[in-house]
Amino acid sequence: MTVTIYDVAREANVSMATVSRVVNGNQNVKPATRKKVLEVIERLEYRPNAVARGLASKKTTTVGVIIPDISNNIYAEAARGIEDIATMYRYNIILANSDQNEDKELNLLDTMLGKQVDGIVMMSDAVTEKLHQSMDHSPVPIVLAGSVDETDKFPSVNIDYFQASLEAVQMLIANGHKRIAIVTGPLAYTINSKFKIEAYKKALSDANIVIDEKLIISDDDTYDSGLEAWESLSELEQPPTAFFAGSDELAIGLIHGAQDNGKKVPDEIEVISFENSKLARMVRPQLTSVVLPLYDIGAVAMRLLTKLMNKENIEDQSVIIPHRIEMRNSVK
Amino acid sequence: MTVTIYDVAREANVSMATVSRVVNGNQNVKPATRKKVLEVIERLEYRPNAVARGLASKKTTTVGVIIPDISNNIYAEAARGIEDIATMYRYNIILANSDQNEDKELNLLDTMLGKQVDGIVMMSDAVTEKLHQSMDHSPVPIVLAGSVDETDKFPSVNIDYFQASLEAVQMLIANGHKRIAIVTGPLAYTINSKFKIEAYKKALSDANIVIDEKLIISDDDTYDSGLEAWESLSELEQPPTAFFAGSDELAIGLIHGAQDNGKKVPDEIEVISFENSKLARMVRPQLTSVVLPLYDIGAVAMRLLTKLMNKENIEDQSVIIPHRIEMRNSVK
DNA sequence: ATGAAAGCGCTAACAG
DNA sequence: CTGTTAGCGCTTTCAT
Repeated sequence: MTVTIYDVAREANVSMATVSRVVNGNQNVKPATRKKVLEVIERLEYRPNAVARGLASKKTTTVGVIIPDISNNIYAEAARGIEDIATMYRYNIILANSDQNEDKELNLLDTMLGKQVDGIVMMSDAVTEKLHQSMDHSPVPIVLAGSVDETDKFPSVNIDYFQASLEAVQMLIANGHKRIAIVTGPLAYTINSKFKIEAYKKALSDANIVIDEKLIISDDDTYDSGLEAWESLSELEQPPTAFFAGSDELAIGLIHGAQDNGKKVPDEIEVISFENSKLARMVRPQLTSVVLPLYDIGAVAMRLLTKLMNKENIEDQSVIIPHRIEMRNSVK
Repeated sequence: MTVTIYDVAREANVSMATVSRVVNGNQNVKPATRKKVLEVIERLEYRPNAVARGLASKKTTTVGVIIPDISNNIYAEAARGIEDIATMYRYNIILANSDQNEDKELNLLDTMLGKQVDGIVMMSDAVTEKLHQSMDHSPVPIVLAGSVDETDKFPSVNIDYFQASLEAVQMLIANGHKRIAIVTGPLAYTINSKFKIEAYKKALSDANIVIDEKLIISDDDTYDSGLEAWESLSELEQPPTAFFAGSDELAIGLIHGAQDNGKKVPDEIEVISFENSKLARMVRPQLTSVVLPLYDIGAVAMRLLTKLMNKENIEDQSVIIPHRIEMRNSVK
C-alpha cells in the first residue's frame, strides 16, 4: 500500500542504502544515480516515514512544548516565538496545555519523553520540587521560557522581572504619588510573589513611603479582577492614586473601574502595566507598560534548546533579555 | 542506557510479549504475573518508546493541527478546543502555523503525514485548489475547523456565517439605519467575501436599501484597520451611521475612531461585531456581537476527527454549530 | 496464559 | 560510490 524506501530501491535498481543517502542529502552518491533515484521518488510519491527514521536514528526532530494555556495571549505569543524558531531549525512541535497544574505538567513531561522528543521547552509559573525532580531525570534537554526556577539549575530565558518592576514603581513615585497600589495575579506564581511585589516594596522603602498591605492585591490576572480591585481599593479611607498592574487586562480593568467612577486617567489616577500586549493600544488612554517580550522569550528559549540538543557549549544557561518601558498615556 | 521492554522481560522472568500485554492492558495475563511485571516496570522506571510502538502498530496517537497563527486569539481559542478534546481521547498534537500561506500549508501537510499522524485538523481561510488536492491524497482523515471548503467534500465544522451575518445587519436595519457600512478582513478569505459581504448585500436589498460600494471595506482584521476604516468612511458625503464589523478588533477600532471624533456610541453610531472574544467586554461601550464559538468549533472538529480515525460511521460530515448574537451596548 | 518469531521502515556501520 | 547487514523497541500473529 504505502511505498517504502525498499520500493524505491527496487524501482531504481539500487540498494536501499543509496536511496537513504539521497533522501538524507549524503554527498557520496554519483549525480546520475541521485537523479535516477529522485525520479523514482517523485514517480512513486515516496514520503519517508519519520517514525521509522526516528526509531533507527534515535532522533525525532520534534520538541515538546508545555505551556499553561494556549488560549491566553501571553503564552500564545511565546508559543509563536518557539514555533518560528523550531521551524527554522526544522523541528516540529508537540504542544500541550498544563493549566498550571502540577499533575498535568508531570504527565505531559512523561508522555512527551515517551514520544522521544529531542528536547522540551517548558513554561510554568511555579516550578515545584516535584517538577524539578522530573525535569532532572529527563534524558533530553529542557529549557524554561519565561519561568523562574529558583535553584537556577535549568537553562532558562527571562527578563529581569525585579528590576523591571522596580522601574515601573519608581516611575509612579517620581510622579509624586504616595499612595501606590500593586495589583497582580496569583501569589503562587513566582514572578508575582518574589519579583513584582518585592520590587514594589523595595521601591517604596527606598523612597521612604510606608508600605500599606491594604494596597497590595493578588488575585487573578484578569480584566474582572482589575475591576474588582478598583472597587475595593477605591473604598479605602485613603485610596491609591496610582497603580502598578501585573498585566494588561488588570490595568484595563483598573482604568475602566476608575473611569466608570468618574476619575480621569492619567490626570487623577495613573496606571502602569506589565505586559504590553496588543491590548495596550486598544484602550483609552493607551497603556504605559513594562514590555514583556514574550515572543522573544519563546524564540530565544527555542534557540537555546537547539544548541543544547546539538550538544554545543553554552556560555550561560540563564539568559536575561533586556526590557524597557513603553511610554503611552496612562501615566503622565 | 535506556531501559527497554526487553530489560523488563528479563528482570520479571517473562517474555517481552507478556510485558507488552500488561503495558497495553491486555486481559490475558494472570494477575500474579501482571503484578510482578508492574513492579519491575516501576523499579526500572521503564517508559514505553512511543516511536517503536508507532512503527510496529502503525498508529502514533498524535494528530496534526495546522492553523494560520497561534498568536491570534481567534485561532488560539480553537487550538485550545482541539487540544482539550485530543487530550480527552489520549492524542497529542503537533501544532504548526501556516500564516495562511498555501506553500506552508502544503509543506506542513506533507511533513505531518511523514510523521505518521493519525489525523489532521486544519484551519485555513482559503481552501485552494492545490490544498484541496493534497488533502485528497492524505492517507489519514482531515477535518476542517472554522474553514469553508466550497466543494463541501471534506468533513468540516462551522457556524452558518451567512445567516449570522444576515441577522447582524438586519438588527442594524431594524434600528432605522439606512447608511450601513461593512468592514471586514481580507477578501481572499472565503468567509468574508462569500458570506459576510453577501449577507450584508442581501439584508440591504431585502430592505430596499441601495447598496453603496463605498460603504464596503475589506482590509485587515486589525484594530488599526478599524481606525482607518472610520477615517475614510467618516469623510464620505453621507457617512454611515452604523457598522457591521468583521471582528472584535475591527469593531473596537471603529468605536475608538468614532469616539475620538466626538461621536457617541451607540447614540449616534451603532456597531455590531462578529467574534465575541473576551475583548468584547473590555471596551466601553461593550460590544454587541455575533458569537463565533471558536473553542467549540475546535472541540467538535477534534471530536469528529476521533470518529473518523476510529472508522466510525458519520451521519453528516459538514457540521454546523448554532450561533447567536450577544447583546451588549454598542447597539441600542 | 505465555512464549517465539517475524516484521514495521529506516539508519548506520562496515565492506568492498 | 554503492551494497550488505544489523539492529532501533515494540506489536502481533501463531503456537503451545
